[in-house]
Amino acid sequence: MTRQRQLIYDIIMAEPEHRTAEEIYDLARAQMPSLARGTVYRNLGLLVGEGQIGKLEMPDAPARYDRERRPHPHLVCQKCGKVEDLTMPDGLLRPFALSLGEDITGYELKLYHICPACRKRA
Amino acid sequence: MTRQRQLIYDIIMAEPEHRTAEEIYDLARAQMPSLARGTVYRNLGLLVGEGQIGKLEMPDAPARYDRERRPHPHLVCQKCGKVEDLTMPDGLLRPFALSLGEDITGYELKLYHICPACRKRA
DNA sequence: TAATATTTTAGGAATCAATCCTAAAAGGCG
DNA sequence: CGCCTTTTAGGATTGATTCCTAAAATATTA
Repeated sequence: MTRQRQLIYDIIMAEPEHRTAEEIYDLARAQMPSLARGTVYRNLGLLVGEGQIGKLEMPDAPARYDRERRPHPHLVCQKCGKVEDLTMPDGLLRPFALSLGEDITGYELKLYHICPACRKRA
Repeated sequence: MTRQRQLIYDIIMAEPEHRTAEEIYDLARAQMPSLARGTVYRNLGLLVGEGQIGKLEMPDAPARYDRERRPHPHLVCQKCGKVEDLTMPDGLLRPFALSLGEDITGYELKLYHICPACRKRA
């Protein structure tokens, strides 16, 4: 764990926000101005690969990173892109696993809404 | 509906494949060699906007387009990216709608697996 | 149907997230 | 401390997608 990797990791762990690489880069540079953008991307990739953090691909927007590594559904605001974690009810995907022969290796479930802040603003 | 838009639309409707913009561009150019890449992207965007086709954002890969416009889950091969449509069991997302106050505007559910072709190849 | 106004296209430049490259800097270790 | 390996900074590059502009197609009008 290098200093830069630790810093990136700490930023993700500090809050439940699901930040983009660019946001993490900005936050990290506030503390380590020499940090390179490529270093952020590479370390995020490594952390994801090790399963220490989660990666969330977003439609028409940069990916976001998640301190919660267990798979779970997300609630996404269609206006501002803000993401919240949801908990998966037990056995929800069971019908699929049954009909597909149990060979599901993973899932991704996003629910879209307009968050209260954006609804107020409209 | 211009000739180029009709061609793009026909290619998507012709088969259940979920093709990328680039694949559609290649197929279309076989019939209309002057067709520009930008025209494909713009018309795909328009068709999606009108709800005539669906768009499927893929992790770390170009988006794919879907002739089935009603929302439905997808089964995605993690190796080759091939996509199949699934049917959503009635009321599957009900628990979320209940706990979130029914204000869900859409969803996206992807199940990942390794398709038979890729499994054989391995 | 010819003239004019509007929309769409072709072609290529530009954008933007993300990856890759290379020499320099940091770490690890005996 | 010196040698070896790994990681970084910084910038170039890629790849999907969008944007720009003049020309072409289409629609509208008289």
